[in-house]
Amino acid sequence: MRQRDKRLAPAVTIKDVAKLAGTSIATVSYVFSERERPLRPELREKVLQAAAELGYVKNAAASSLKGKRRGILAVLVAQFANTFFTRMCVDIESIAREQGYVVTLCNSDEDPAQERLILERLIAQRIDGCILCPALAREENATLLRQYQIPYVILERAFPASFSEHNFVGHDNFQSGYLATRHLLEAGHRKIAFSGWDSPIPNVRERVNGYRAAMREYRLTADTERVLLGPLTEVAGRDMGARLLAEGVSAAVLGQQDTAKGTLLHFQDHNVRWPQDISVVMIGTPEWADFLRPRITCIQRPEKQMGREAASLLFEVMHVPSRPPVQRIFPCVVIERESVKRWEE
Amino acid sequence: MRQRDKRLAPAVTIKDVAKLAGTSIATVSYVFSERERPLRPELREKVLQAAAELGYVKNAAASSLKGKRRGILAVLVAQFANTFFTRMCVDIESIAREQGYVVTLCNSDEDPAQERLILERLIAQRIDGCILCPALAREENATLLRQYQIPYVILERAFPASFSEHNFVGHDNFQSGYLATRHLLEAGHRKIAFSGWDSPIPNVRERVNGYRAAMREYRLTADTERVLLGPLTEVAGRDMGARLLAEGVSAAVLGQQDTAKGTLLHFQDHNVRWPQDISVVMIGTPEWADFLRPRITCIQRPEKQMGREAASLLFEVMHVPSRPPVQRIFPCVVIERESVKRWEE
DNA sequence: TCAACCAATGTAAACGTTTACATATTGTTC
DNA sequence: GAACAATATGTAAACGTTTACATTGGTTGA
Repeated sequence: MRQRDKRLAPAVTIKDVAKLAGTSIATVSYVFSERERPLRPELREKVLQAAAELGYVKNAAASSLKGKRRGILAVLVAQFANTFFTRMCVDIESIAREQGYVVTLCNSDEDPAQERLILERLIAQRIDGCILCPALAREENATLLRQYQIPYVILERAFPASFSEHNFVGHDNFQSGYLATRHLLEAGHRKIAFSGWDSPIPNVRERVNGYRAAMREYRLTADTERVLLGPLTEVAGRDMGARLLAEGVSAAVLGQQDTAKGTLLHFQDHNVRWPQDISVVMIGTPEWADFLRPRITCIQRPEKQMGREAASLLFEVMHVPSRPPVQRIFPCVVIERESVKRWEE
Repeated sequence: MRQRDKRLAPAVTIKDVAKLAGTSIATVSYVFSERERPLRPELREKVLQAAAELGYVKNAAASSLKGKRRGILAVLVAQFANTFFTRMCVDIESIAREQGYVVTLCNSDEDPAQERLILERLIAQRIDGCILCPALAREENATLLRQYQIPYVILERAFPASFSEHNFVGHDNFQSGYLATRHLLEAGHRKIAFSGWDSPIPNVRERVNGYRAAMREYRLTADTERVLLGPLTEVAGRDMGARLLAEGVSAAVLGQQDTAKGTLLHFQDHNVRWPQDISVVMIGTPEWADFLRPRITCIQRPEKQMGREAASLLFEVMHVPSRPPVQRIFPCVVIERESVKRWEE
């Protein structure tokens, strides 16, 4: 076991093992490959022992050259310091590991140019599959994967114009906006605002649509709608908090958790209390919400389930590449807490 | 550009490009490799054009077989849904990307067996280098990397028994405990407790040592020390909160951010106010701390800087593998806020 | 005019596997 | 003991690159 301690010793190959075990390289290869082949148990034993003695580890790169399987899956997310994404990734990685893959998790940081560069590198690595949360939901990069016939699943961010052409796993953004708004309406609120990220990705727009649909059901139309959107920063969130108060609404849907953070900090710093001064429902369940008192009513997205589903869909696609694309949309649930009070006009 | 849309077309190789450009494969290879070779500009142009037309992407696996560079670096952390780790990773990834590498980020989930499995897979992939935050700080797995001569850097979690044998980047745990405690002592506190994770990794123990050293400087000795350690869960943290109060101390060092979360939640839920009822200093700067009011005085660790340093140290080791190991320890700073009040006996 | 050289390109042998195919060894059956 | 199957193992040609080396022309200088 100590052999490989010699500095700069070249890596142990199948040939070294074959020589030590006194067999051919084919035998060694078969011992370490999936494909079964009749083999005298004692010979297999001898090979295994020689390999152990030399510290042989099969070279996955060489192996993928002739064989087809590369042993690498990629997950490319838009922001990986964001717990919403990492929660999905944890299970993706462990499922992939169980299936014998290494997963390379990459971060485009919401930059389509970085995303493209990363995808090109991943294609160069001949990855077996990819789960992609597209930065700013730009489709061209997903097309790259299709062009190079790499099985892929789009996660969380859809391309509305070509929705049914890609394998997709996500949650129901429309429903999350709808549920949040209806929850407030049912509590008697009528002056309800919606705040969120003014982004090129369709998620928040879908939530706004859900908000509008709920408002319409209560015969509240465009002139009573108040939709505040802004950039994805804490300051912008704080600013929305101020605008929310200026609007004089009795309730608000905080439609995106990162901007919601700024909004709630603004409330906290200006002694705006919920639900006394304003009722709020937030879409998302960030870790910091644990500290809010009273606790905030949230719309919870099934992150872990989405991650698992993305992984298993990817494996399906890898097995049957010709399979027509499917879209799997997960519902959200309302976690009711103490940030909404009944409103009697 | 459309050519590769044909389903199941085999991947484009250097040969296809050579044929279309009417040259030899060597010429194509040189066009796409680092090594310069005199080449008629028009020929280079023809090759580039043929490659673009076919959508050629160099197969990194094949390339690494003869050449030496694999193009993959690995980062293996112990918990990747933890922002402390992801903050370090963001910069590691972008630095590695600038240098032309793909980073595969893996998660051992504090399980040495998973860690070993992952490392074996990474070794099989013949990664060019690895940054490792050892799960539970078990050394055998790091030894694997050395055995296979993969340049590596240990990040954040040290092996005390063989500290100087590994390349290491981390922060000064002793100092963080010391600074936090001294800050409280300087504010007049004498009955000071320390709470944290009772872990097999030496980080928290070092912080306890820092706490003790500061206490000794003020002639407070073992009989006045109160060190509470527990498992890494929210419940355990809450429990420590209760024990802290039972101890009747005037101040506490919350020595580990995950257990601190439970402790602070306990305080919040039982109307224990800081700094009125108890002064606290926390080691760490989790995102949720932004919501605490009054704001908590923290010991900040330079996560981003540590990430960058780990990356650049890794590149140094990759360039000069024979280089004697170095250890780079970053100091922490006190971020003073409103959770400590002066204590007059 | 020709040796000597240089610039530009091609040839072919690696790299470490996989796997179709060939061969050797054994056991059955008549 | 010949014929035939299994069963067990080896041979060698891929896979898509890199790169040492060989080759081809064309300049140059004497």
